[in-house]
Order: sequence, then structure tokens, then C-alpha cells
Amino acid sequence: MRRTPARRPTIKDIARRAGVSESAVSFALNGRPGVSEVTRARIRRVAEQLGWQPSTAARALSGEGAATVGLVLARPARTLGVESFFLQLVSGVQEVLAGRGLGLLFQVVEDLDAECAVYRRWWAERRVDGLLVVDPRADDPRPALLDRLGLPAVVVGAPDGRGVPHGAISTLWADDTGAMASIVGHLYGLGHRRITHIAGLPELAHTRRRMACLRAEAARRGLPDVRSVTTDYSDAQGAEATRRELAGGRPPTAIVYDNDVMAVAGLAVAAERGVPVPAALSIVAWDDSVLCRSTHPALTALVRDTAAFGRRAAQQLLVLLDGGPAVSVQDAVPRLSPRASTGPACRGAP
Amino acid sequence: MRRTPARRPTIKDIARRAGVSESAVSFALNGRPGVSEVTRARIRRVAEQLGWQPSTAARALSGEGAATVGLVLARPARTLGVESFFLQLVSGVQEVLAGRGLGLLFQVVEDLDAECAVYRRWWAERRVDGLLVVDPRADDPRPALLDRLGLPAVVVGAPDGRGVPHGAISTLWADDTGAMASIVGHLYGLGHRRITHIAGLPELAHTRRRMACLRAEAARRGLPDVRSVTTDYSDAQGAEATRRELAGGRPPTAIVYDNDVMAVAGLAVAAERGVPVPAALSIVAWDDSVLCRSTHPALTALVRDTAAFGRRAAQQLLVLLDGGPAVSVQDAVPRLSPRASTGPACRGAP
DNA sequence: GTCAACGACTAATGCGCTTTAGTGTGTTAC
DNA sequence: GTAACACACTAAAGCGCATTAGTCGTTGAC
Repeated sequence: MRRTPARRPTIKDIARRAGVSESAVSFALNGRPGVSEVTRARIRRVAEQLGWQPSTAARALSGEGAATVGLVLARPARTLGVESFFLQLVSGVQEVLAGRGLGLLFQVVEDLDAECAVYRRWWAERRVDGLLVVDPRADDPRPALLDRLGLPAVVVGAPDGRGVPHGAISTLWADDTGAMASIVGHLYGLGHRRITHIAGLPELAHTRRRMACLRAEAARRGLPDVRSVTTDYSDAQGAEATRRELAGGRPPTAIVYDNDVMAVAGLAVAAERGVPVPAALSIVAWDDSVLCRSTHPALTALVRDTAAFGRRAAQQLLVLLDGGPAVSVQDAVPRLSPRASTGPACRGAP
Repeated sequence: MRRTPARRPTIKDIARRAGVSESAVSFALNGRPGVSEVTRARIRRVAEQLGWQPSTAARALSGEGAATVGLVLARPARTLGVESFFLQLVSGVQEVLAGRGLGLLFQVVEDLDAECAVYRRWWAERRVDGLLVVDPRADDPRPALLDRLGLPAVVVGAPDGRGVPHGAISTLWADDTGAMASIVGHLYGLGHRRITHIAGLPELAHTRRRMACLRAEAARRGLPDVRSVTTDYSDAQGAEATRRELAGGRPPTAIVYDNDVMAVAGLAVAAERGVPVPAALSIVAWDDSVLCRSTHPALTALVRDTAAFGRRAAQQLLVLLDGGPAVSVQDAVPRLSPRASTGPACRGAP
């Protein structure tokens, strides 16, 4: 037996109690001209008193937009729930959205096709006013799709900054190149010449940028034994790749991991094989988190303020929603935080 | 210069192209009687062809509900993005919701008051049809609030299973008691007599349950040196508590951590102090994750299928949304997965 | 003293959909 | 042959809000 729920007040209730028409209420509450200041105040008071909030459905229906922003995460369930990146990003995003009363519609799907399908559905259902697109890829179909649908979006993470962004698609990207350069510089300074980069998914745009930069740096400094291998970001593949590297004839003296999870897994592999860190192997994690600080030794990591990144992305989206221009902005260069997992390259190494 | 976006098809477009009235279309597409099977098929075909999807706003406005479920996470930003628990839970929840075309409105806030405020706003805005409530507490104000608002909800994680759930508030809880008993049993069997439980936030209901069970088990087995200490789940407090415990006169021979992050931090503290694990100290983590498998030694952990937990929670919510009865269900007992971090108690210990 | 202009407000319409109340046609019953 | 009825469908109202087009009374200009 369910009790009858409390009734939600509508604009009509306010109108009745304030002794005015519904339109007057609408004008008053939306700051439109057409009502005297005294009635406006009275109406505001009544609305407050009744705990009135505009029905998003009704608003949306009368052309005001859904007051909602969408975010889809396309990741196989297996690699989920590991990285610290997303919740932090989302938390930053929220901060900004909440200030404008915007909701965040969130969905996790298996792959890119499913993600595009979600976009189409949301568009047809008029569920969202704009989108945050994460994990951009080389040859990404999403920006074009969203542009065609007329949905404003901010591509966050790493698309090619080149080219004028089309339509209402903004772009916010991290300076992976500068970051990679600083990592290589750090390791080079410690005497490392054989460096392996255990990267993430090869189809992601930022993976490619990091790999390209590593190659360029290696060429510039004349290091033949520098390479990248790609993984799916999971601890399993991170560990596996580490094992392969350490088992080789001329193992690297330093490994750079594309996320914190793999770095921790790599550290465990080193421990298991009796390879001392950092004496025989230096480890760098791309993206800092509790993990990196909780291991022994603590991991040298690339620190960036992910929540701030999320805030900035949300702000760009607000600009678009307000009809502002699409832009392409580069985020601050992440900072390398040296900890105990990096040290001078082993002298004995050939 | 923005191009005019593609127009969304409406029911009217379908009606025109199919040569019937709008109501006929509505009947046809919603499986209502009132149209012949041949027209129904024709209308379906046209709708498909046009890529039509019902506008959620319009649906909501005509009394069908918002087709959206809400989930609020009240956590200080500091402790965010660490645990694997949430994304996995959400991923399970999504799977079920997506099958019904329901969206998930997600919000991160600072504290419980803010969470309640969000509920009130969502209710007044008619944004959600139901809610998933996480992190239940002792003396939790949320179920009563939601009941008053007439919003169906599933409290997920651990409220008191006692008492008839009121209104449309279901409850899904993990068997913390059985789990704690199995952990203590495991450790006791290995010869451990001095056990410390480094727990999470004291105000959470499941923290209390775990602590109570630990006390009961200790009393039952006559173990005087067993106790719980509470933390905020952060690696910092986990490490700090560990340090305090190990520095005491009669340090524990086993520590049980209430989450994976603290367990990893505790392991690092042991390493830093030269305490061998598991030779001198056994470690158990409550909740398994990549972390536990990535350390060296790997951590013995309490494994539960969080995604499945999420799926079940979502299913309970669907039952409520369909007008079904509120229930209180206990989830499967988590399984303890022994790994390298637990071993026989040190003989030399007094 | 009349007319225009303005300010404060109300009436009416539409957004896209569901739903209730019809309308018209064909079938059956007696 | 007509009343009763089922069936396929249409017309219209309503959900809560924004918005456009009025209405009415007051003021100012000449």
C-alpha cells in the first residue's frame, strides 16, 4: 500500500496563490519584463514557499533544452573501475554543471558503435543539450556525427588540435607531447638510454601522440633502444608486457607506463623477478593517483589535475550551449613528480 | 556559423507519411489496441525509416515518467576516484537500465545534506522516476525523505535488513557479517590471535556491522587482542593507522582493511618498515580489485561481483517502477580469495 | 480633450506525446 | 430491416511551461 506521494507544485499553483495569471508567474520567475517589481517579489516569495522548481520536461518541451549534458564511456567492462581518471574528471565536470542546474546523463557501453548509437538515441529523444566526448581516437567518427546531429560537444583528452573545429565541437587537449618530452628528459638526465614505453590502446589519439613524441625524442638524442608497445590498459597486459621486456636480452633500464594501474602491475612484476627498483629499473607512471603513492617504492608519476581538466571541459561546453564559438584549447602541461621509483641508470648495464 | 541541425522526426511526421492520425501512431507504437495489425505494421515501418524515438520530455510531461534513474555519490572530492567499487557498480546498473531504455542521471556532491537537496530538486523538476541510494548510514535520513517524496528507491550496500521496508523503498545488502566471520575464520585457522580491523567511515552502516561482527567473533573465540579502528578510506589514513598499529607494543599479526586502497597502502608501510608479509604480518583486503592482484605479494581479498550487485540493484528498482512491492534482499556472501599476503602466524609472537 | 504610447497584466497557442471521448463503418442477432 | 455492437480510426484535451498576441487603465503630448 503506497501512500499518495506529495504533489509537486506547478506554475498554476503559484499563480492561484499569488492571484495572478500563469504567464505573469513565468515572466516573474524568469526575469522577463512585464511584471512590476512588487508583484515579481511576491511571486518569487510564493514560489519559494511552495518549493517550486520548473519541470525540466515541460521546459524541454517548450524549446528550452533538456538541461542535461551527456557523457558516454565506451570501455569493455573488464578494464573498468580501475583508473582514477574518470571519477575525478566527472567530479570536476559536475562542479561546473551543478552551478548551472545542469544534470549529467551517464552511460557505460561496450564499444564505439554502441556509443554512437547512444548519441543518436539521445538526440532523437531530445535528452541532452550537449555532450562530453572522451577517449578520442585517430579517425574518430564521433565529432562528425555530433556535428551532423547539431549537438554541441567538447572532445576532451586529445584530438588533433590542428584544423578549425567544425560546427559546435570544441576541443580540449592535454599536452602529451610536452609531457613525454619531460619524462624522457628526466630519464635521460639520470643516464637512461634504453627506455620502453608501455602504452595504452593503440587506437586512441593520445596514445599515438605519445608514441610519436617518444620516437622523435629518441631520434633527437640518438637513442636506438627506445620503443613503445601497446596494451589495453589492463594490469594483466601491463604485467605481461613488463615480463616480456625484462626477459629480453637487453632489458630497458627504465619503463614508462601509460597509466597508474599498469605501472603498479609492472612494479609487482619487477619485485617478483627480483629486479630492484630503482637500482636496476626505473619506473614512471603516466597519471598520478593514490596507487602511485601507496606502493613501495612510491612511483614517479606525471601529475595533472584531472578534476580541473573536467571543470575546464565543462566550461567549454557551457560556452557552446550559450551559443559561443567552438574553440580548441590546450590544457596545462602536466608536471612530473619524481619519487622513489626513478634513479640513476645502472652502471653495469651494457 | 552553425549549420542548421538535422530535424528530429515527431509523431506528426509519421502520421502524415503513413496517412493516419497522430493518435493512431501513438497506439500503434505503444502496442495499444485500436489499430489493425496491417496499419500497425505500416506505422512501425515508417517510424523506423524516419529514425523516430519518442521525446522523453513529451513522454514525461504526459505522465509517463522521465525514463531516468538517479544516482548521487556523496564523497568529498579527496576520496574520489580511488576505489574500483563505483564504476563497476554503475556498469552493472547500466546494463540493466539500458535494456529498458532508462537513462542514469549521475551526480557527485560533497555531503549528505547536498545529496538530500539534489533529491528534492530532482523530485520537483520531475527529472527521475527512481533512485539508487548508496553508502547507507546509521540513522540515514534518505529513505524517509524519498518515501515522503514518493520516489521509488533501492538502498544499496547495507542498511539494516530488519523491519519492513516502507513505501517504495527496497533494500539490497551484502552479507557483511558472514564475510567478516569467514575472514576471521581464515586468520584464526592460520594461528592468528591478534587481529586489527582498519575500517572505513564510522557513520556508514556497513562499517558498523563489520565492527560488530568482529567483536562478536573475537568474544566467541576468546581473543582479547582484536579491535577495529575507523578511517576515511583514504590511503593516507590507512597508512597512518597501519603505522600506529605496527609501532605498538604488541602489534597485530594480521590486519584486515576495509577497502583495497588502504590495504595496498598498509602493505607499503610494512615494506617501508621492513616487516615481511606474510611472514610477520598477514594482510586481508575487503573488496578485490586489480590493485590487490598487482602488488607483491598479491593480497588476499574478499571477492564479490560488484557489477552483478549493480545489476541486481537495478532490477529491484525496475520492479518498484513497475509498481511491484518493496523488498529487502540479501546479496550472495562474498568469497575470500586467499593469496600470498596471508600465511601462518609468526611463531615468535608473544 | 483626444490620441498615442506605455506599463502591467491576461488569454491563447504550441512543444510532442498519451489518453479519453467520440465518429463512422461493417457485422451480427432477432 | 433495424437495433445492438464490435472495430478501426479521428478529434480533442491535457501535461507544465514559454511565448506571442492581445487587453485595459494610466500617463504624456499637443
